[in-house]
Amino acid sequence: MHDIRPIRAKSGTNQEGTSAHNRRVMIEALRLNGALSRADLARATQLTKQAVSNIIEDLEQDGLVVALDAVRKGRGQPFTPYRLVPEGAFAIGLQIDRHLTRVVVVDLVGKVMARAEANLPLDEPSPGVRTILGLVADVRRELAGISTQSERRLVGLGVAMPGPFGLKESDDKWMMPAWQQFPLLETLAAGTGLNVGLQNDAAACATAERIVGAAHGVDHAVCLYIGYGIAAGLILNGELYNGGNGNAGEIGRALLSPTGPGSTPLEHRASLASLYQHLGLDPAERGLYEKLGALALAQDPRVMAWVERAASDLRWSVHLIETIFDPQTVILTSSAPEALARLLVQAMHPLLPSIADRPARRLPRLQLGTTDPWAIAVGAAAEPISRAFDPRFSAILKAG
Amino acid sequence: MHDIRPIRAKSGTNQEGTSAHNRRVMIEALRLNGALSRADLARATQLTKQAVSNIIEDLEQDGLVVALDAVRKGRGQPFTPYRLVPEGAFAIGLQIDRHLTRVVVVDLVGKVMARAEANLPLDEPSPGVRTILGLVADVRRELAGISTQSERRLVGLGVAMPGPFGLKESDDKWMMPAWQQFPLLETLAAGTGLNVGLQNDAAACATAERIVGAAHGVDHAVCLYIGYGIAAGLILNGELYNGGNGNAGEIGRALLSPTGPGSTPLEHRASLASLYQHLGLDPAERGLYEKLGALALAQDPRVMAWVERAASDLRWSVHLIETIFDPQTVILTSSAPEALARLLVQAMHPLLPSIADRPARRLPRLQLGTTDPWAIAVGAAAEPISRAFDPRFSAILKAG
DNA sequence: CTATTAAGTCAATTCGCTTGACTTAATTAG
DNA sequence: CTAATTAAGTCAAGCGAATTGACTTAATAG
Repeated sequence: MHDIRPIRAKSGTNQEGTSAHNRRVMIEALRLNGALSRADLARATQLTKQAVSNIIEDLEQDGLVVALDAVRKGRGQPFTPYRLVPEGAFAIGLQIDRHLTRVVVVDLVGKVMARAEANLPLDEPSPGVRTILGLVADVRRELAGISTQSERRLVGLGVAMPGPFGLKESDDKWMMPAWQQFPLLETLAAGTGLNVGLQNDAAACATAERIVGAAHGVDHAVCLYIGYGIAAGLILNGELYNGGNGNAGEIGRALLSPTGPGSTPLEHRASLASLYQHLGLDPAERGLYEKLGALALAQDPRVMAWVERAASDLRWSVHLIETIFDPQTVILTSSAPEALARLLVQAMHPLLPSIADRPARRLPRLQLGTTDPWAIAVGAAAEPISRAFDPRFSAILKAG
Repeated sequence: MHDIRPIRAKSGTNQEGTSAHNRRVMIEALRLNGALSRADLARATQLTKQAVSNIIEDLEQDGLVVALDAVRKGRGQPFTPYRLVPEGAFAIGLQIDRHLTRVVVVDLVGKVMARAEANLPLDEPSPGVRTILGLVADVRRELAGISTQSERRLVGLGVAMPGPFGLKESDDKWMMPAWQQFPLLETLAAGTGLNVGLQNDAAACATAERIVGAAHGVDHAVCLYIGYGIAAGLILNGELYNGGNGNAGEIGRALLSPTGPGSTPLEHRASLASLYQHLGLDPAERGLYEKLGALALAQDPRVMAWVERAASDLRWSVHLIETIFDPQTVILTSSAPEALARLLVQAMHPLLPSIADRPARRLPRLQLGTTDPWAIAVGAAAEPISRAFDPRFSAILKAG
């Protein structure tokens, strides 16, 4: 033994893993179905009534579920439904974008309890992190005013920022190279005392859609996010997929045609960055969001021209995504004003034919997800909640 | 309760699940690392020595592992390595292609124990199935001559055929519409008495690469398969990904550019079908494989012209795959002769820039996988083996 | 030759799910 | 109105698989 190369093996499990999994399964079942009786839970999870009873008792003691009034329905003893207690857990979500940062606290069911935002200097992490830690402290204080146990129930801090991560150094400020180099997670962990996790903004969007949006309870969905860049958040087999290096879904960097290295990446043509350029706007400009919203509502011809061209590329992206992933649905989300996102979705129809064109579809091929600018921060916050409470393979295994 | 809509919930688990998982973890560890001592297994899986001892004893009784001679190495008591017993399990793999069918038996470690092939009439499942059942019976008989316990140790029958599945009816014979309609799995299950599973040919290729090829022990790999059509087999998080409807990876149907419904699917330009057309060959022709191999070795100019054009499209496919999946490596496999596949891989270099271009890569971005024409059948056979013996989330849960 | 190191076993324990009988409380049939 | 039926939920004993900690075995280092 004791070769130089480590032994490759998955971790084993034991009764703790079993129990942890079953707890998570209960929580997920209550999340997806609303209040359920113990008997219902037993049937749905294939556990015995007794096992369910014990677990529910545990969860109740931990303040994660609560009994509702008994319900009479048909023969037999009335049943007591249990539901999740929203304030049973909280998480903080942090969005770091080029010129601004947003922080939210969400509860166990994904509701926003507190929020704060501030401007950031472009690509200067040191002052940026000071600002961020200030906002985090603010929302924590605010939360403490709402729930006395808030600190004990904080499960983590999720960070979302534009990817991809870990590539060669860049000198494009808009790629935030200094942030990429900065030891962000360590600094935040030290500054907040919380567990910190990172995902890219599209993944955060997908996580948000999964916990409170169009992907709730859908196991195979792709969330196409159109922000300053373009990326896709991938929900595969009911879990977010990150790829080998955390950069899965960076579809904005896909070249649009096979014809050589000269062809354009998608995000040069269909992202909001391209729109700003097309309109000659400064992305850092105040009131940009409102201005874009107004232009979209007025169907401004220059905006419409961009929409047409972008929609053509995005239509093709959806085609690719469907062809490659075979998802149940594709969700378009954006940091643009809803009016603009609607125009895009409209202009994307009719969609290109693909294998998603099946006889027995249940969900629409393409739907508009949230355009709430806070969605990314919410998704960032949802990640630690999901990590702590959703059933997943890794939660069963021992250790990390 | 008893709403019409069923309750959505994952299944719970118990000690059986724990035990099943731990067994699988042991088997995988031995598969990936070769022979290991109990102590090594305990360290690698984070289980206690005692737990490992019990499980190994079990596996030994089941004939799945066997002790080797004790090894002295440094201080302490010599250790006894255990290794997998190849003949501990068998599975049958079936490839159904347009004009032919292949059947193989593989053992627990993926070695081929018996094989048989026959011609099939194009898209006529009824006589086809008779042929297939005959071949299956043949290889079973052959296997019985090798291993006395073979029948008891057969874990299933895996089927691979060209996808996609379940779309609208087609009248293109080459899409095998009659096979698509035919109740294949039920017929085969009834005719063989085995568990039957289905995957598309690219997925089978990926499964083969995973069990015995370039993807052995790699958790994120995409296997680009170039056959009569083109598709990708996706290994994500160490498991084959099938998508919402079993059609993930059908990249051959991807349109090559955003410019409208008129543009060509990848597989019209880069598949072997396109090569046959380019050369004016009949795909059903005898000796086609050898002829192609000879042409490739001779660097025939017409072949080279096709290679150039196909490589341009495939280069871009690799770029897309890397951008979208962020895999550790991309493996090119093909049913074409190895010489031709080599030409393709050569012509695909240099690859397009992508996020896979990272400072600290360990695996090549693109590598040539197997070009053994039997690989698909082997992959088909590997699927039941994997289902029965590899650690996976679903194996922990109760029921199906 | 002794101390040390490491593999592996033994026997008791623990923990969480299961089993099967039982209690409670409603509806429905007569 | 009563008895039968149905279903939720509890009780207590049982069981199975991993854990624990002491112990045995067998090698090397000094």
